[in-house]
Amino acid sequence: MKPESRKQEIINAASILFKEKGYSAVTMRDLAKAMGIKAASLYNHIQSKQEILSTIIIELAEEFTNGMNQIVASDISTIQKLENIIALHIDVTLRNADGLASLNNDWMHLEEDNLIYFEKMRQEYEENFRKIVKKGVDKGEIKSFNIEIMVFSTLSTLRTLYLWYPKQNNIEANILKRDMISVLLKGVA
Amino acid sequence: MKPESRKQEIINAASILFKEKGYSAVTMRDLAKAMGIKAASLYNHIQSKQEILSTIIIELAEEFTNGMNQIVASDISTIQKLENIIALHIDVTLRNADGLASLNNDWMHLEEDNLIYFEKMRQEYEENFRKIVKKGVDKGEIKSFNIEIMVFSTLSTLRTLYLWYPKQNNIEANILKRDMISVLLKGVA
DNA sequence: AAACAAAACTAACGATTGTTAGTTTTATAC
DNA sequence: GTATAAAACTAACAATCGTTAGTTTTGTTT
Repeated sequence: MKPESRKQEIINAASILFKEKGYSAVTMRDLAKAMGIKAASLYNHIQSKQEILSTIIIELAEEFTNGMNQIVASDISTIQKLENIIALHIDVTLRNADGLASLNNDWMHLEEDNLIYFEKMRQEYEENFRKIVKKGVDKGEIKSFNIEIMVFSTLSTLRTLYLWYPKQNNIEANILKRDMISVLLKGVA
Repeated sequence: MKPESRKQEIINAASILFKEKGYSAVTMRDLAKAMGIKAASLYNHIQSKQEILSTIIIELAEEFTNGMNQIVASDISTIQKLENIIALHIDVTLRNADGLASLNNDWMHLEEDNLIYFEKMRQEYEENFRKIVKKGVDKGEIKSFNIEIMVFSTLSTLRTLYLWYPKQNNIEANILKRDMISVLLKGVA
């Protein structure tokens, strides 16, 4: 066990609670009880409830952004890019499935700057995804008669992984990757 | 315009607000402001905030349950059953996209009896879906080497339709149905 | 215009919210 | 063992929450 900072422990506990009930329904007293301390004690380690949320979400969003930028910049086929995107989602999900619940469902509770920052990242991520698919169709690497629906469908599945994966009894990452690639791309390639 | 009851107007306004911020983050004063009245006035028409949520969710859940039961009972091929399930989701989404946000994200805020009732319906729905796919694979009607992932992937896409559909500029229902069927089933059949 | 019902209002309640201030306990370093 | 820092505590705050009680306005029927 690595000795995690107290702040990180709080953020991890919050991620679990946020996943179960959503950011707004979790009180600082709920979080404190989960940590075995009193609510006021939390503030020795964090600045605010909002800071917890933004830490969870922005960190994950930047992981996706960095991963996508790397894929976009790489000189590989469209199929390989899509496979890498799938792998990226699986990797992030395995590492922090709880936090992804906040990213997916509570991003709108971010405040001013972080909200704008997040929405920009998400929009650019989707735009990159769409461009990759479109280029693949144009070059004849993949077949897809409706790009919008194909992008939406794939992204929906990848974004919902965090809900589904923990319910499977320790399916191996590599096998999951292989099977997800098959299901999501076999009808397209 | 059909003259909707005041109660239904409140539920519709609530559906929109719940979609934007989630059940817990929407106050009765928010809802009242959206209706152009004071919070206390809402209680001339509804019993509680909880009643609004359960009305939205249970009604939709029963639509899905009834639709699924009809499909299960019908004597058609597996492919046709899957096509009908896709059509069911599209129909419900077109009719009440806002309410589906609550069903997907705020069901855990239902109270005792309704929570149990909802969870039972959802579990049975998924079980029916799984059985249909499994039977189709056994009979050789569809190919799918990983049933769990195929079920999860399809259901994720259909459940997220409510987020995606309103952003498309009036795509026609029949075209959407045809294209969704292609994207979701072409790699399987 | 009188009667009635529907739907709004004002005012307030007890509970809960995130958070702050100040203090005490616990663990570490010399 | 004494000093220091980390992390817990108690107590309370102002704001906001869902909801109730009682009253007034609005609209319809006779």
